[in-house]
Parts: sequence; C-alpha cells; structure tokens
Amino acid sequence: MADFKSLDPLLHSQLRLAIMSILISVESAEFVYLKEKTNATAGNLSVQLDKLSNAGYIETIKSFKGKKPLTTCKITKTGIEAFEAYVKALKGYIGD
Amino acid sequence: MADFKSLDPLLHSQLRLAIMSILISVESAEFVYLKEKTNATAGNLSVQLDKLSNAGYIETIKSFKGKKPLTTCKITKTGIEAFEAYVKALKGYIGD
DNA sequence: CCGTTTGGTTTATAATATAAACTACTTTAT
DNA sequence: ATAAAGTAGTTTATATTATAAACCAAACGG
Repeated sequence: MADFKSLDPLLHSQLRLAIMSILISVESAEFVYLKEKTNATAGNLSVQLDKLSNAGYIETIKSFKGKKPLTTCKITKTGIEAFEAYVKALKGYIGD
Repeated sequence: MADFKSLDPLLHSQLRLAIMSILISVESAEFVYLKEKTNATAGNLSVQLDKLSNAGYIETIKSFKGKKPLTTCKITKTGIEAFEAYVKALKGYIGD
C-alpha cells in the first residue's frame, strides 16, 4: 500500500519543478533560456530561481554576455538529491 | 525534449493528490479512513474534499453509521480522467 | 537624443494551504 | 440525570505561495 511521503514543497511547484527538470539534464542554463522553455514571466522566474538558490538547490552565476547582464543557473548536488527524492516520493502517489 | 504541460492545480496539491490516489484504487472510502491514511487534520481534509467535489472529481455521500454521521467518498469518471491526465503531464517533468 | 528592447528585480495582489475554533451530536463515567 | 470526553465533521481566520504588474538600468536603433 502506498505511503504518502511528504513532497518537498520547494519542488512541488509547477514552475520550480520545470526549472529543476531542465537543470538536471543540462550542464547549465541561462535565465532567458529557462524563461522560454518554461513560458514563465521574467518576474515569476526570478522569484522562483531565488527560492531554489536560497535552498541551495541551484547556483546562479551573474556575468555579462557582451554588455548585457547574464544569469546562468546550475543545479547543485543538493538539488539533484532533492529532485531525486521528490520523484521517488511522488511515485508513491501516482503509482509507479 | 520534455514539454511542460500545465499541471492541473486541483491535483497538484499534496493532500488532494493523496486523496485521489487512494480513491482511484478503491470503490469508495470514508472520511475517517482518508483522514488516517493521509494524516490530514479533519478541517484540512474537509476543505480539500469540498474542492474535489466542486470540481466534479469526487462524489461525497452523507449518511449515518449507526448514529454517527458518515461521509463516503467516491472518485468520478471525470476524476479518473483528470488524475490520469495529471500523471501523464507530470511524467514530462520527472522524466518517465 | 528619444523611444524601444533586453535582462532582469521588487512589490503588490490573488490564490492556496493549513490550523484553530466551532458545531452537533454520542458515549462514558459519576 | 448530568457532566466530561470523544467522534465526525464544518467554518473561519491566518500564514504561505504563486503570479502578475510595475519598475529599473543599461543597450540598441533611428
């Protein structure tokens, strides 16, 4: 019988989950790329990246591409572990 | 490449998802049974059942067990479809 | 220059989840 | 018979979250 392990609230959010889903499969991703892939507004994306960053799930590196600001995101080891734990827990709900 | 289909907000909630997860695998379930299985407070459970009910995802039948009130819940066809669609969408995020 | 676009951040508002308080009984103990 | 405690919920208030709207600074285009 399925036991319902608690779902990390930081990951149980459509946008943050999408962000993590992307970041787990690439070396790193730029703000604009994430924005396009997730269809998020810049504001929403900014806020959610902050949360993931504060939790230590991702790392954001601020630099410049030519003269424009560039925010690059990378998942951390902690983030990978959290994502994997979340997926595992989730499967207890959706039945494998 | 994973496309991020929108996750039905009604199902993308830990408690409501747990409720639906139970109801999809049984003929029907009583309020108290759901409360125990999900570890929810009665208040929270009541509110979330209402939401699922208003969405037509479940049906709640009020009767009496002896002299005590009894609320029995049953998933509907709409609910089953919504749950299946949710699971399918979710898999686009967590990679199969 | 002046308006527009790019790449964001901050802040305000709407939506959600959760807990606490309450209702309406029933059962048990005195 | 009555008070205290328990059961099965509902309602309401509050805290948290998500989202959008407004904003900022620099760069580009005419």
